[in-house]
Formats: sequence, C-alpha cells, structure tokens
Amino acid sequence: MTKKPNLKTLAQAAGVSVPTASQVMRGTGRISEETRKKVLKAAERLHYVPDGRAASMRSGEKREIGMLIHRISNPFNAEVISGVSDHLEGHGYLVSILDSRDDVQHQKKNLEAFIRSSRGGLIWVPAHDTPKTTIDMLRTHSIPTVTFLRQSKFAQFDHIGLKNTQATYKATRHLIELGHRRIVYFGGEPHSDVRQERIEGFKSALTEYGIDQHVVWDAPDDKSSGVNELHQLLKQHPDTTALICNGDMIALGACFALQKTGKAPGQDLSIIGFDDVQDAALATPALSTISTHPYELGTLLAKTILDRIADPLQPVKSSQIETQLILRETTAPAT
Amino acid sequence: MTKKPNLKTLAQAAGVSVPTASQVMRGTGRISEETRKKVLKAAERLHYVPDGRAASMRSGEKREIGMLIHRISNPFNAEVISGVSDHLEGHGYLVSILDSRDDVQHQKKNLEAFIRSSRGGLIWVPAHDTPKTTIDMLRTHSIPTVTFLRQSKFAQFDHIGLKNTQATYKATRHLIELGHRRIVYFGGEPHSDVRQERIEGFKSALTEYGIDQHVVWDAPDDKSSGVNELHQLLKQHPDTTALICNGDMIALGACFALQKTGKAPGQDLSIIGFDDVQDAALATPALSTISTHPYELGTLLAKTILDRIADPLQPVKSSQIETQLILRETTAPAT
DNA sequence: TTATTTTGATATAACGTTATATCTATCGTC
DNA sequence: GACGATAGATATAACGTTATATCAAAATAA
Repeated sequence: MTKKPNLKTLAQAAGVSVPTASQVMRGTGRISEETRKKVLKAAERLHYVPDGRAASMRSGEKREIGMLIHRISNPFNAEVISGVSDHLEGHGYLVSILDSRDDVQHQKKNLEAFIRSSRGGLIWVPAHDTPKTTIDMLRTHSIPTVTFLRQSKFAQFDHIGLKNTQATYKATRHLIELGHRRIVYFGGEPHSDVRQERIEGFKSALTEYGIDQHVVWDAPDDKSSGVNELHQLLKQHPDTTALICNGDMIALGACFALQKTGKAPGQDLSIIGFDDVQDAALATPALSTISTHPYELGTLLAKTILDRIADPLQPVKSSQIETQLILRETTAPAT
Repeated sequence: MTKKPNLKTLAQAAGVSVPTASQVMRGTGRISEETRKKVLKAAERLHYVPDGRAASMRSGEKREIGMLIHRISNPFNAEVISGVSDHLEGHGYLVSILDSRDDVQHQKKNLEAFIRSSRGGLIWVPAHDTPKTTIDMLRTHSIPTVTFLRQSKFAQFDHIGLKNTQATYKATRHLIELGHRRIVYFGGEPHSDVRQERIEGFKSALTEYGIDQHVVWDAPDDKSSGVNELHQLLKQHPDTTALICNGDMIALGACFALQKTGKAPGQDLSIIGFDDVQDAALATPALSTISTHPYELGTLLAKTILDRIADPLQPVKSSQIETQLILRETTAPAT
C-alpha cells in the first residue's frame, strides 16, 4: 500500500514546483497550457486529492456546514435537510448532520467536537432547555449560526421559524366555526417555546369567541404517547369534541387509540395535526393538519447562512414561514 | 470581536511555552501541578479550544467518523445511527451523517468532499448501482470503511448485513404452513442485491414445498407505492392470498389500499413486512413483520470500524445479524 | 537601442498543532 | 563532592496546504 500522495509528490511527478501544482489544482494564477496538462495528468495518475484540513487552515476557507438537529428520523427534518443540501451543494459546500436527540448532554458533546473541527457554519435546532453556557460557547467562537424551529432565549442568532401562533389560531377558529366548544391542545413538552406560541394562537381564538375553557395537555410528541395519553385525557375531560395537536405523530396516535375504542376520528372527535408528514395523507382516515413547507424552509436556511458567512457583522435576521391548514377527514362539524 | 485564541495566545497568557501549553491541554508529558493550573486557568479565561484540523494534521489522529446512508429519514437507519453514536462517542469520536438519497451523483459528491475532509473512517450504505470508480476512489485513499445492509460488488470492505435469505425463508414457510399457496414477493428495486437474497429465501421455501409459482413484483419501497401497486398486482394476479414485502412501508401501504377496497389485511390477504418500524406495531391492523435489530447492528458497526482503524491490515470481516419473525394481525390461515 | 510591462514560474513564510530532541536544574547515591 | 538519574520545562521541525513576494525571460513600448 503506497503512501497517500500530497502536493509535493504531485509536483515532483509533474516536474514542477509545489506552488505551481497548487495553482493548477485550484485553477488560479498564471499557468501555461502545457504545464497545466502535465500537472493534471500526474494528478489523475496518482489519484491526488487535496487535504482539506491543510487547505482550510491556511486559506481560512471552510467549505463544510453542520446541521445539529433534535431528531434525525423526523420526516419533517429530513425534508428540511434536503432543502439545505440541495442549495449548499450547489455552492460547493458539504453538509453533515449531527443528532442531539433533544438531549442537552449529547448536544454539548456534539457542539464541542463541532467547534474543534472548525466548520464554516452551523444550522441548529437548539435542544429543549439549552443552557446559557452552551450558547456562550458558540458565541465566543463567533461561528456563523442560524437556528430554526426553536429560538434560543439567550443569544441573537439568525432564525427561521414558523408562524406558529397564526397557524393554531386559524386551526382553532376553523374548529369553532364547525361548532366545537370543548377543544383541547394536545401534546408537547411544557418548556417548549414553540409550543407556547402555538398555545397562544389556540387560546386567543378561543377567547375571541368567548370560550373560557382552555385545556392544555402535556405529552411527548410521538405516536405511542398519543395512544396512551388520549385515554387519560378523555377520562379527565370526557366532553372534549376536538383536539389541536402539537404534531402529526401524536395526532395519528390519538386517531389510532380512538379507533381501538370503536369511535371514529372526525365524527366522534375532530383532530388536527401539525407538520403534514407523509403519513398524514395516507392514514385512515386521512389526517387534517397544518402544513409547513420544510423544503422551502431548508432553502431559506441555506441562503441565510451563506449571507451570514459573507458578512458576519450584518444585523441579525429573523423570518417566519407561512403555514397552511389542510382539511382532510379527521375534522367534521360538532354533533 | 477578539481574534480566536490559539496555543500561542494561551501560552503567552499563562507565561509558558507553546509545547507546555499543548501538553497541559492534552494531559501528557511531565508537568508540575503549579504550571498545570496556570495554563488551565488561562484556557478557561480565554475560552481556548484546540483547532482539530491542525492537531489531526500533525498527529495523524482523526477523531471523526462519517456515516453515509441512503435515506436519513428511514427510522431503521435512525436506530442504527443511535447505536453507532452511543458507542463511538464513548471512545471520543464525533459521528456525522451524510445523506446520499440513494443517488450515485449525490453519493459521489459527498464522498469526494468526505475524502478531502480526512476523517477517520466511513460507515456506509452504498447507493444502488454504485460504480466501480467510486469504490476505487475510496480504495486508493485507504480509508477504513465498513458497509452495512448493502455490500459492494467491487471491493472487499468489512460488512455487517442481515440474514436476508433466512429471514424471508422463515416468513414464507410460515405462510405456507398457514395454508397459503399463492404468495407474492412484493416491492423493491430489481437491481438490489439485498432484495435478491430475500427473494432467494422466498423461492427456496416455495420450492421446498413444491410450489412452482414464484411471482415477484417490482415497486419502490415507500408507502404510496404500496397503495398504488397493490391494485395493479391484484388485477394481474387475482388469486394471490399472501404477500412477503420488501419493507414495512410498502407493506403498510398495501394494507391501506386493501382496506380502502373494503377488504381486511389478515383475513383476505396475509401480509408480512420487513424492518419492524415503530408504525408496524401501531398500525390497524398491527403488521406482522420481520424484526432486525438496528441498535445492535449500530453497536456492531462501531466496534467493527474501531477494529479496522486499530489494525488496517487485518483480514476483511463480514457478519450477518439474525432476524426475528414477529406475528401480529396481518397474517392468518388461508381460507 | 533601452526601458517597461507581462508572462510564467518559484522561494519563502505562514496557518495551529504535536513529536522529538534538547536543556537545565535538582535530586539521590556512593 | 563527583556522578548519573530525573523532573520539568523548552527549541525546533514537521504535517500539507496557500498567500505573498520575488524572479528570469519574453514581449512590448518608447
């Protein structure tokens, strides 16, 4: 097994100096066609690939962007990642994903390693209850950072979020207009700011229509939690006629639990999800939900971080993605 | 905004030499308690973090492992990733994920960038129809590589796979013993080697019981494909009584399509999936399927790549993970 | 012709680490 | 009190690039 070739090896093989070889490989500087060909041929022959570490260290350019997200298997995130990758690969960046599993310990470890690895920028969903020390760590190293979905309390980063309050406001109002009065906000962790925004929209619609019962039910956002918690909820609030859910997965879980007891989502209990994952449309019955636009969100994230890298001192930007209420089969007039 | 601190800054601040500061940060060499404290205090004050690029370049150590997989949103892969991360983080590695989207172009771009970035190793699901040139690229740079699920035709890498043939053999035999005779292998791409193994197990069980009708139906492995293709299949082979599916998603899609036509999975058509994703147990009716052990697979992958890094010249290893037939509600005796 | 610019290449230093060799006290030993 | 051993620090070079300055030869201008 031969040693890995470097610029020196390449230059020798091509009979030129090291800087010349470097210039040919990058297409910069004044190079005659003749030597250009010599070098390229040698590079081909030796399978030469530049060492990105050395290049980046010397030039200061970092052509790699990290995404640190809370749940890698979340289909919503997968769509966002596609949007980010498509855009950034077009600009010559490599996008790599880190998974925090929504755990501050994992997150800290990952961020420490991330900072050591000196990448060009970070696209980040902060884990719940991210401590100030973690934010400070990022800040002191002045890494171009864009957050999405969740915004950090402690630091001003560029941010792309959803119009959460507006989304649940629209959904809740729709349910009220269908005649529902006992509506519950179902799912999510108490500490979540995003959820707080959604609850705000939920409550303001209720208040607007003079409904003063504001039930909020805490529960993890996954499917099995939806199954288990629905029973608890209905035991405690048997007069509930509709749910606004914190996510599609818990909404689908609730549908499942309901069907198991012989009731029908839509007819017996109206349910609206959040995210519009692929399964929402394919479920039986098809889930009414709130659609975000994850791919577009990804594209916007990519543009935002490129802007930030290009000009690190520009004022912090923040924008919100519009959502859309998708009515399928789990919403019906109150009986 | 102050400049990013480096070892030189740190050494000056602590009143020691650069090598001394380096040794303190790494906990190596002979250092008096007094100077150790001085340096650590200065490091704390300056928020010093070593530059991994420089460290890795000089020492030759690469403390980052990349995983290049075909579908990041696949819940099976997410479990594998957890297994890998848990194990490797314990050994001081950072695990970062790249998404090939099962597309050889994306894959090539990602691998090129990966090689430039000089990471310590690669855990990889080769995309379908991965060309020899891509393999050669990896080989010539002698990067410690372990493949999983799919094995490359062109090169010998360490590999962890599933006992595919055995899995479908067991599943098919179970169906036959339930009295089924018209069984179809449903889903997957024609080029897939993994699928070929599974079909082999399927066919050998049929042959063993003297059944000579071996129908294999090509279709993408996602849910919506399951919905659409089931109708085509039943039109062409109306006497089908059972399906062995190439994945849970297409199996769930088939269940959905069946229910839409007023038939019941299990009673009217037995269906067995593959993977045992979370939804399989939560679906209505619950899906009978083949369970792999993704987390354990991840752990094994982590151990394998560590071995390979420790001794790059050892003979290539290959192992297969045992699978388990999980019987739920979509399998029933033939009527 | 001489002066000036342009072309195509190279020498040198630097990025931030760590490996290796070196050096000076101080210590213990007989 | 002479000698080797050792503790604790440092000097130097190297990893593989690229930025900057420099240089000789050829081309152009005056």
